[in-house]
Amino acid sequence: MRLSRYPINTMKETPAEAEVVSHQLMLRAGLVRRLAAGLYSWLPLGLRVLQKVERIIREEMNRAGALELVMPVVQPAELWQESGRWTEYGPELLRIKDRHERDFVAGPTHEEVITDIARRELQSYRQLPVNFYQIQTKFRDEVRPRFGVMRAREFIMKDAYSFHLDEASLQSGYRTMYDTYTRIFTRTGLTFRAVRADSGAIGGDVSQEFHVLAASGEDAIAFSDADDYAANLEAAVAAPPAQARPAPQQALRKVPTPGARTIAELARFLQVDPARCVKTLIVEGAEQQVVALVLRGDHELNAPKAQRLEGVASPLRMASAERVLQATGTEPGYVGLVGLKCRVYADHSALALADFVCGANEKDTHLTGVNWERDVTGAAAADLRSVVEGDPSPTGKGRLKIVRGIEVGHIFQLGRKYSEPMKALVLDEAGRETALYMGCYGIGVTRIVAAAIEQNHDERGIIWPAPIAPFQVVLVALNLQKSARVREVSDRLYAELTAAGIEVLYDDRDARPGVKFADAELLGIPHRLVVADRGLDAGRLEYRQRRDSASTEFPADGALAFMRARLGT
RNA sequence: CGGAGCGUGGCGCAGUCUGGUAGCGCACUUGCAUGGGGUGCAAGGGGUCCCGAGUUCAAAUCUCGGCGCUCCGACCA
Repeated sequence: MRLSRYPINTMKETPAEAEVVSHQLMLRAGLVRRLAAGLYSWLPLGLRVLQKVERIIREEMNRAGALELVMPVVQPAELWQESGRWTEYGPELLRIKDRHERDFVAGPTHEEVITDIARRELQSYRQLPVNFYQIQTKFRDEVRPRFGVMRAREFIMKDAYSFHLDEASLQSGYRTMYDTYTRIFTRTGLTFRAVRADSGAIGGDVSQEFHVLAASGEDAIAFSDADDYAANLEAAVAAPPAQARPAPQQALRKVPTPGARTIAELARFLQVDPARCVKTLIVEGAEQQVVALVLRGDHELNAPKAQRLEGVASPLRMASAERVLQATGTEPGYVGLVGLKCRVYADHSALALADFVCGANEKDTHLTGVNWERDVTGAAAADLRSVVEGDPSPTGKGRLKIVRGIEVGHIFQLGRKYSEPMKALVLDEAGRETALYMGCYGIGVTRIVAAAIEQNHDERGIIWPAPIAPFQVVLVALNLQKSARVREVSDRLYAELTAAGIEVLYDDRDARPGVKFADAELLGIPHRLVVADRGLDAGRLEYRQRRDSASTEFPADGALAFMRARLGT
């Protein structure tokens, strides 16, 4: 591609709307343009990256035996009513009416449509297992779209759905997709990690996420330094402490603690370690009563874990100050365990404490020397907290480390969640009707592009991993307007490399060298060739990789062979 | 949905408090010079100052209403 015929519009200044570096660079490099909140156009250069990613996905899905199809973006409401999600999905589901006032949705996902296809097309166990996928636009009416294409309302997703006769087949299909995803993300050249997304079924691979590791990631993931345990922080299991609880030493004592509402204030006031304090959080219960959740002072409540507990409202809601007063007789900040009437869940590590500090259910007052059994009874043990760096791995091997990631893939075993209400049945070997088992597997295609930039950039711009770079080589011709020799050599080189199947972005603009170098680096093309009189005098060209800080020279004659060697083709 | 902020050529901003000819930098066009790291000089083109109503001799500026966008939080994946 000749840059003189390619209307790129690079920007020196960062548009004010862009907060994260991938969004800034995508705008500055002219990959995307915003049309409205969460809606982006992909300009030619950005589309090339997107298509590289899609190609890798397609090749690996096909290799795994999945079958590509395309389903409509606009879907009839009836299907969503049938699955129950017309009412369950909430305002993220964009509902639209056609000219006859009939209800439709702009598809945020396609379980309903694919299940409808499955129940029509699949009649026999002989047709199973089967996996259908598509690469297609989704619409989710996000409350707050942000970070450019990272959390857009309209985005491209690869979604796949597998159908099986039984659970064993589902698990095997799920493992195949796990392996396929691993190959896909490996091939994109990104550093990633597969993590457990759900701890509900112990040891079961019911749902896993694939994260591109980047400091700016929205998710925290925990992994063991000694084995392959890795989980989203939301789902990471905090192992109960190994040591038994020490015997009580101190007597229960009430102490005045004026103004000490937070654990930090309390610890400072009493000169005790926050890890020897206990915090009692009052949350709304599933019915009328509130529920108390007890954590060690230095630990954080994990909402997904808490809202799974019996009797706790889901989604989790903290009780209002009035409700706290009503239930405990005091205000938040002084709530404690002794004499507490409501249902109590205590985190394992809080339960392991002896002689600890907690609120006295009385303003400006706490208790010290509190002990389980002796002073407090009836607390149920639970895993309530988020793990922290250095916690023992729940597998028993190693300690947990925490890094940040961007979720780019998610695989689920759905079981019969859709097939039963939507009556997707086949006949088994014995001629009996049986509901299909189903798995679903998503990849955020547009998000991968942003994640790639988050993970690979420097102060000059993008540094594309080679497999998804829009072009392999940028050919920078210096002063070609004046130098017939430079123009001739560059034109010839461009033609030669292009004919050899190499994707070359040829900067043949009448621009100063500095402009061309700066743009080449902003655009992040992995390999750069420079043609200039200075080198040609010695019969040489110049080569440099995007990550390198210095160039090397090589004989101009052998350019094609030289580049082939660099590209490994 | 709660809180905060911002809407002025394509982009980044000043001007608004204190009403009086719509500006600067980048980008764009043309010319000359320059030609290895966003070059210099000169001449240009391009703006319903988000929209509507009001106040006023006069509104980018003041008042009211609306719309859009961004950030933080909540929510969601």
